[in-house]
Amino acid sequence: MSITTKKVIQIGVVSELTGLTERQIRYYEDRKLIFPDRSKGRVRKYSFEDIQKIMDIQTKLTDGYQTVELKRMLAGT
Amino acid sequence: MSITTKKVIQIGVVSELTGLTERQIRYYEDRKLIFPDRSKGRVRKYSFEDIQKIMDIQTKLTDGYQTVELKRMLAGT
DNA sequence: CGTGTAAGGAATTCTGACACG
DNA sequence: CGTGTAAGGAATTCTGACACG
Repeated sequence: MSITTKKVIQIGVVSELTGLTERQIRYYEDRKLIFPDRSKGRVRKYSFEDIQKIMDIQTKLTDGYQTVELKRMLAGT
Repeated sequence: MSITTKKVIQIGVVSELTGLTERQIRYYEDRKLIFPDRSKGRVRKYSFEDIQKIMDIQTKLTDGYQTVELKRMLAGT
């Protein structure tokens, strides 16, 4: 596992780096678009790759896509 | 700034990744060996590079060096 | 010197829910 | 559907200090 995929960043930092609210970030997880780790069952940890994904998701949403469609795209179905 | 030097990791995660206690990590900062960022004046944020440094410091300490000497080495003096 | 710990406060994150459109 | 917010609890981090050797 490279440092790109190492899940070590907490949601506050992700929020800062992406410019999105924690609410949005958590929602994308709820929609099965991103899969952060959890430290000891609680706090979410994201990787730099996740951050990339999140920004991509946001762009696509702005373009009019729905989370369900994005999920299909990710699944390659 | 690459993701190697981006300070986004909190002390709890650094502790996990390095195997050191938060006390040790904070002490090395006190000794001016590492320089984490602070988010909004409070919480420390480290980079992957910092983690490398921390592990290196620990190795050197185990080898018998003192923090003052390590600081000199870092300064290249 | 380098590290442990108990102490109290402050900031962060979590979940489930109600709201809007 | 995607996002905002107020609510209360839980986990995390912070600082300054006393301790040991």
